[in-house]
Amino acid sequence: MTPTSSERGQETRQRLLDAAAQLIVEDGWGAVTTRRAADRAGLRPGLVHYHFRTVEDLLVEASLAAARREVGSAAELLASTGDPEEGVTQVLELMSSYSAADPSTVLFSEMLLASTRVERLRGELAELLGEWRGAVADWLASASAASGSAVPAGEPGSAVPAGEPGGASAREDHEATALLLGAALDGLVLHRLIDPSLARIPVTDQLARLAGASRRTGRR
Amino acid sequence: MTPTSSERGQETRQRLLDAAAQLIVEDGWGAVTTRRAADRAGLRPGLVHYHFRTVEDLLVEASLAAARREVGSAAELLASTGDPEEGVTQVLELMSSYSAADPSTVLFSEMLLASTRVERLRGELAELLGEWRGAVADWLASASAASGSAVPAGEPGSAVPAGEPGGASAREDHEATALLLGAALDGLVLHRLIDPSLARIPVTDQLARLAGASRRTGRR
DNA sequence: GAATGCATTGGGCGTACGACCAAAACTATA
DNA sequence: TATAGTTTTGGTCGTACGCCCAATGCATTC
Repeated sequence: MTPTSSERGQETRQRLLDAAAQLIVEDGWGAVTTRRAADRAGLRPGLVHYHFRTVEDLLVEASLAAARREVGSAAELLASTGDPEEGVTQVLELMSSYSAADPSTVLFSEMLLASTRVERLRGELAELLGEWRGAVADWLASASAASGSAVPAGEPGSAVPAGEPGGASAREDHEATALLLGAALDGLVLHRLIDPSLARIPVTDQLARLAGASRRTGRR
Repeated sequence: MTPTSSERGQETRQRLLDAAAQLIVEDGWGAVTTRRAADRAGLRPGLVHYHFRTVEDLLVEASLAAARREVGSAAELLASTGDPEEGVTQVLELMSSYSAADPSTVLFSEMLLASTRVERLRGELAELLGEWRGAVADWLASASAASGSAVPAGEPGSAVPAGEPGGASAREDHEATALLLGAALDGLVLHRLIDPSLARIPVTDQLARLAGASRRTGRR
């Protein structure tokens, strides 16, 4: 089957995106150039500015696509673990196993920093992170509900009791927990990038303390 | 030693370091050049390579100096809070207040990523982070000892995975907690950099949970 | 007052960059 | 087959880069 003209164009475009993603991981966001991206993709430099307006556009598109892929599969996995007791350990194991050797992990870290200087990327990434937090918060809510908690857990999306006298609502707690959980995971990757020996320190217990504690939110 | 001449030289050198630190925060690690650093410092470009072997040397030295300053004062503050009950909230408040508007915070984030590609920086930063973790672990130990309710891993409650034979020591738990605490804080800064509205989500309770201070810590 | 040592200047080298473009090659349609 | 549209080529701008170095200040020491 002979690929049509526009099909080849799409594939060329995709190869540029893949090459850009690779180079971001290997050399850093700021070190990716049109010529290097084209070279990695096995294409001529002029092609970059045919398919993308600027180099920044190429980088933003490449990294966002990868991030969306990652968040999508993570949320999917989260939703698929119905049993909370099993799910907690399983998911936390997965989370704590994020490795510096994992390209998509490194790419995500690069994105995080680059987004502080690229407004469009910042906005889109903020939205993406919001989605992830929402999924995690839902997961926390369903987990705490299924475990027979004393704390009334809100249904995902449904209205939540406005507030308790001395503290936050369960939903608010779950949101904050999800935020800190995400931050901890991203930070953990970064620290392990710097000191690979840290991978030998197990943190599943501490992650569980952070996540599972929503079951005993009230005074003990 | 020649007083005047060498003194001016040292000041010039310092001005280059300061300029480099500023530019790293403003434009990113990879965007700092000899000419821009010299320009910011109000000096001639040639001076950069008089005082520093390469641009990378300048960046590494500038960022490491700032990081050492930061870690030093943080550890100092940690050690000065003897009372655990007061210390927990006080320190956690401080930690959760790290802001995207704080230059040294942004600089630290830039360092973290750059260190994945600059071996010397990576090594020194790993050592520095190790110091910080040690200080935090010590602080956790003294806090839990003073409060009477230690939080040894393997204790009841939380969802403990089947990994640990017999349970880890309290020290190991404190080390892991310190690691995750540091990672969470760095990650939190990054996430707030991307979505400033996250600063409105209080995470002090969750941080306290992570730190094992599940006692009646004051609500935020 | 000459010699010494460090700080600084200003210019120059080769290289790589982002961006751009006209023409060529190719495919799909008429 | 002719035509219209898209993809790819190969090259050229001007700019900025890291790094280098000979010459010049300038204060201290002999």
